[in-house]
Amino acid sequence: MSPNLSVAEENYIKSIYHLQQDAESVTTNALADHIKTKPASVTDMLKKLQLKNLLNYNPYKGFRLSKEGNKAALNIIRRHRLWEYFLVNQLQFNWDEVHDVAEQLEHVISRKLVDKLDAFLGYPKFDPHGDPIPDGNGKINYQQQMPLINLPLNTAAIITSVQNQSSDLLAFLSNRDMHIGTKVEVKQKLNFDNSLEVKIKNKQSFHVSEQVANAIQVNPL
Amino acid sequence: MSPNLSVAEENYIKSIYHLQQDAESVTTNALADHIKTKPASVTDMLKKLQLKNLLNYNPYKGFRLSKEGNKAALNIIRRHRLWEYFLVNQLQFNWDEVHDVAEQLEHVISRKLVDKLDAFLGYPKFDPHGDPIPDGNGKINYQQQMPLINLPLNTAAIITSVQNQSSDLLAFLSNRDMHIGTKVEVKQKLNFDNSLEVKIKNKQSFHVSEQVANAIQVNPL
DNA sequence: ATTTATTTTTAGACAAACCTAAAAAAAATT
DNA sequence: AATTTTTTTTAGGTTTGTCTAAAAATAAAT
Repeated sequence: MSPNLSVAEENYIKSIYHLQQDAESVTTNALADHIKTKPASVTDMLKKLQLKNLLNYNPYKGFRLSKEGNKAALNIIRRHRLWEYFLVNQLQFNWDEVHDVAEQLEHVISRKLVDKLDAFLGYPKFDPHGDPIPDGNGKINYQQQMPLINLPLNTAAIITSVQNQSSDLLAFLSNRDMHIGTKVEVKQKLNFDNSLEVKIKNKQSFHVSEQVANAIQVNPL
Repeated sequence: MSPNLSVAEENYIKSIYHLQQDAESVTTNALADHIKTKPASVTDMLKKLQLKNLLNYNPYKGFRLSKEGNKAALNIIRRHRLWEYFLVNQLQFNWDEVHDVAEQLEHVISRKLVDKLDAFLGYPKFDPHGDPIPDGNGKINYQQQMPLINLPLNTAAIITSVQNQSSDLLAFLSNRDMHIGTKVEVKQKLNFDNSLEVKIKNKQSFHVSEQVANAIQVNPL
């Protein structure tokens, strides 16, 4: 059923999965960019994945993961997020330090390992960045959430996730005491650069750029 | 200082380390056998490791790890054994199930990960098979031990390690209640096949083949 | 001390995953 | 609708780590 995948193949599948979340179909250049390789290399790999029935590929038109490819992606994401949870909650890593290590750990292939890790961690539902962890059958529960930048003014909301793995950004958020679960409110929207004036708890309000406000996902109370 | 090593290179280094424990120098064929590859492939890799100053290589004569190669090996072994300890003591794997997974985990490269794992586990000194875990500086403390087959008759001894990762053998030992720390005594040596009659605790004595008796290491009380 | 057998190395190929440069297809512009 | 630009694919090369077959070196046996 599930064929053995190389690390390279897994990385392609994972990237395609993420890219196709916000688009009908994925393009060669977008994937090349995302995976930091050249378009020609992407084309090579697309053919390979197509041949393995992991991809629906229309030359020159774009591509999406097949049903089977999707399942494979969710498996990789499951491993990645469980390891991130382990690193933060057991090994005391900061949430801005875990991404690169989890990128390696996710390629360790053992169903038993993943299931036992899951049990050991107490079947967590979300990783340290607030992203949902797929279960052993590839079922994933997306949260209802919106980017902070779309939150109406003076409306209390809870930070549910951060859609950016940059350790600089994550450290910046920690520094401002913005974590998953933190209550926020937007006090002001500055139109010339789309930045926000944000307030949490009883602290003084502070400034947040458009990029950051796009990465922070919230759920209004 | 320490160059980045591929998984293949790490596997060669680890195998050479183990082979040179019981020999002056290692031969191409022995390594090819151990690593399940062909002698020609070994020769190729030897040249590469020599070039990276990890190996002292005399064509046609044999080879040993250099000082730097040894350090690299101990690092790999440290990672392998810490993960084995984690799998058994945290994730509840049996000692006969951990080898293959640890073979994958040992190639995850992050100094911080290894050190935090070590701390999380409480700086264990021995892995589940009784082998010593090198510290962060590559220092390793070998135990005083001898193969069970050399233990004099009717002399109580403690099992200190098992020098064989075969899951069949390990499951066999578990089944006979022979674990690290178990007290054993040899009741009889059968000369026609070098097998032993062994007794533990107040259980009935049982039979152990030459191969098994060679793998079990003990320390007389 | 030759000859024979074994071990090791060299030579040349192959697959995976990448690359650059050129060609082909699709999209955008005039 | 024809031309230009952009995107994508093809063609051919490189590196890593493997292989087989043949050659060279060493070891063993007569």
